[in-house]
Amino acid sequence: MDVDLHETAAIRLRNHEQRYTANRRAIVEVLAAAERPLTVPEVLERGDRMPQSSAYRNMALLEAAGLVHRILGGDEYARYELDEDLTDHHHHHLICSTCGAIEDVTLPGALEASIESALNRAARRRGFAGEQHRVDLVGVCARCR
Amino acid sequence: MDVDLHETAAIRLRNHEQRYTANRRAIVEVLAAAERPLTVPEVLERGDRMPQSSAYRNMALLEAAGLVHRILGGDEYARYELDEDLTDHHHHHLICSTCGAIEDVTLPGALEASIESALNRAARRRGFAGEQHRVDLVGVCARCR
DNA sequence: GGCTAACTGAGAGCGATTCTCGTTACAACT
DNA sequence: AGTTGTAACGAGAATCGCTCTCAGTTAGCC
Repeated sequence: MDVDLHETAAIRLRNHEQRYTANRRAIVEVLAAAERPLTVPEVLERGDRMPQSSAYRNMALLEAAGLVHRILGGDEYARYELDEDLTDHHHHHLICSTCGAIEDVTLPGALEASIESALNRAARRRGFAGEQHRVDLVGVCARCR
Repeated sequence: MDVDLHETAAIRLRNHEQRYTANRRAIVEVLAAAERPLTVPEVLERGDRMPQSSAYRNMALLEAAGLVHRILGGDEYARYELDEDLTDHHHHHLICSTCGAIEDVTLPGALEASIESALNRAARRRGFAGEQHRVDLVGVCARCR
C-alpha cells in the first residue's frame, strides 16, 4: 500500500496537470505518518522548514486533486487528512468541543451502509448530488475532562 | 411551541445570569423564522439594523447558553441554528461543497438510534464524553448543478 | 540550449470574527 | 424618586488563519 501511495499521488496530480514536487510529497508523507487529521501549523512543525505560504497553497492543490480532505472541527483551524483511497481506512471523527482536537474512529460496516443509503435517499429528493457522508461525534476528549 | 420559545430562552439565559434583551430576542426570532441555519450577515439582513459587533457577541452568548448551535460548513462563514429543544425538530444537514449552503434533512428514527449507540460505544472506549452526533451529507446542491 | 508553464518563497493583503472601551439601560435596595 | 452595581450596547480597532502577489527558479519538452 505504501508503495502505491506516492505513485497514486503523482498520477492524480498529473491528471490535474500538476507536478508531484518535493513540497507536496513532504506534505503527503507527514499526513500518512499521522494517525489523525493535522492542521497546517502541525504539518509545518513536522516537516522540513517549508514556508507557510507553500504549505497552504499546496494543501489547497492537493485538495483540488482529491488527495486530501479538509475537515472543519470545533476550533478555528482547518484540519487535513489523506483521502481514504490512499489509506484504505474508512473512518469518522471524534471532535473535542473544548480544544478542537480530532481523533479517528470506525463504525460497523452494516451501519455505514444504512447511513449511506438513507442519506442518499433523502438527498436525491432535494436534487442534491451526494459525494460523501460525514458522521462525527462532538464531545469532550479524555484530556479536557 | 412558539409560546414557550421565548420563555424557554429567557429561562436558560437567566440560568447563565444573562438577560433576554431585545437584540437577543431579535436573533432568536430570525433564526426561528428561517428554515435553515443562517450566517451572521444573513441574520443582520433580516433583522432590524443591529450592529455587527452586537450580533456576534450575542450569538456567542446564546451559544454558551445552549440556545443556538454553530455549524461549520463548506465556506468560511459559521452558520447558526436554534437548539433542537426549542424547535422539536431533530435533523441533519446537506452541505453544498460548491456554495457552502446548508439545508435541513431528517433521517428515520431507527437509524438515528443505531448511529447514536454505535458512536457512543466507540467514544466511551477512548474516554470521550459524547454530547451530540453530527451526520451531514456533503455534495452539490440543486442550484449549483 | 532555449521555450513555456508550473512552482517557489517572502511578504503584503484579506476578511470573518473578536476585543476594547466609553456609554447606556436595567434591577435592586434605600 | 434617587443611587448604585452590573450587564449590555455600539463603533471602531485589532486579531489571525488563510490567500494573494510577484519576481525569481525549476521541470518538462521540443
